[in-house]
Amino acid sequence: MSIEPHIIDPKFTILFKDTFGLNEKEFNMLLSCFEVKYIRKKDFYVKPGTICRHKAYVNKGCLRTYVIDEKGHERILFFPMEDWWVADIDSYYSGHAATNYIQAIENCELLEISKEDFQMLENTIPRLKQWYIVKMTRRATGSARRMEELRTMTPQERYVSLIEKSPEIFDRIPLQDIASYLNIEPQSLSRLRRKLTKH
Amino acid sequence: MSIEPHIIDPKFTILFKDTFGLNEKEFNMLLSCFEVKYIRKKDFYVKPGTICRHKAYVNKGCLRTYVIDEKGHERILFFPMEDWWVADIDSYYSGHAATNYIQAIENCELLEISKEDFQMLENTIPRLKQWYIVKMTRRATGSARRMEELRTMTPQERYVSLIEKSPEIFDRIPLQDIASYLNIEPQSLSRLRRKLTKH
DNA sequence: TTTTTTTCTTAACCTGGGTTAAGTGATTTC
DNA sequence: GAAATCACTTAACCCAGGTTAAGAAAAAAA
Repeated sequence: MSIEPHIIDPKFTILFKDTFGLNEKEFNMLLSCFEVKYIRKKDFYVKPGTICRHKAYVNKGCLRTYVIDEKGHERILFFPMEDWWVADIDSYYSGHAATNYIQAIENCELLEISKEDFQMLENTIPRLKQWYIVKMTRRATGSARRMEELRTMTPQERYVSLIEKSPEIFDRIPLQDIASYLNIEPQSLSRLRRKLTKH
Repeated sequence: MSIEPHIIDPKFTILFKDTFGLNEKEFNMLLSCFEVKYIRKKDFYVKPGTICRHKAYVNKGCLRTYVIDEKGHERILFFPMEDWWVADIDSYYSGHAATNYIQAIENCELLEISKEDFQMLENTIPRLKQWYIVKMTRRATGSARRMEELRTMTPQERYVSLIEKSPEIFDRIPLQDIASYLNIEPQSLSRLRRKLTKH
């Protein structure tokens, strides 16, 4: 199975031409900063030990970001999808080795950019910077809320809350990964779902 | 039962005269900034709604700091004892109403000082400032570690860890308060203790 | 297709800790 | 010193989720 199309998915073009209002020349300059990377399902974009000198815009597909905890269990942190940025944030900013795995759940089209180029673009296109900051701020508050939920809510409550807030996740992410994200065993998630559907 | 002695406990004098090396004049200046407060067992030093414009050095006794959570349960945050500083930190720095209860578990001798006087002292005695910062830093990392333990460890593990790290707590603090601190029901703590003693 | 692998579900069993209720000492209080 | 309150323990019961094991269904590979 080949996953390389000849042109990148139009989402990226639409975002920058229509939404941000870049003209052809500006858009080409922008595009030239990115390298298109196709990541096949189950392959990794980032693995622990490497150093992230780039980040990537998810133009198509979805992934899972996870760490291995002290007891050797995978713990899924989030499911990056279209319009997210992916990188091991710690490594990207500190220059230390990455600790996260970032693995494709679907075949993905990523648009990768180096730190330097991104910084340059931010300065050239102020609106990009603003957009990026808002995005990251939302992500941070989302993560904090989720940590709080893991601390205070029961598995069942977390499942119900996820269905209510992010039903789209259930369309694309395998249940076993959702279970890990909710910090439940897959069997328990199955049982929960049955219990809750036959109300 | 009267709890007012005529002189404050020598701990305070020893700390500042011997440890910090203040002479008689300096010590008297220092002492004049503090007001001695005797808090009787079960009475409160701070209650929610008030605004903390002072903090207090615990010269003798021990207390419990707690909040009431969404479900109406007491949640004990820590047990201030000799050589701690107590205040609703949030209220002290923000000027907003306190949210914590700070209640005496034993009859306490507190040395209270206003924000202004404390600031003045910090500037006059650099070593005091240094000492205070180290103390607060340790407290903060301790709190973070505890939050982490509440998130990741089982009740039994938390109990064992507390015995190992702070056995002195068990000499002074009622078990029901320790249970609350560990986020366990008192009955469950009892059961745990029995299970663990008859190895 | 058929086969193999992956994902999801079901069932039986177990365990830790919450809940309820009662009992036993200790301390206070009067 | 009797009565009341407080601190702690014990016991019985319950239930959510983990664990183990097996099966069913779906997807991928051949």
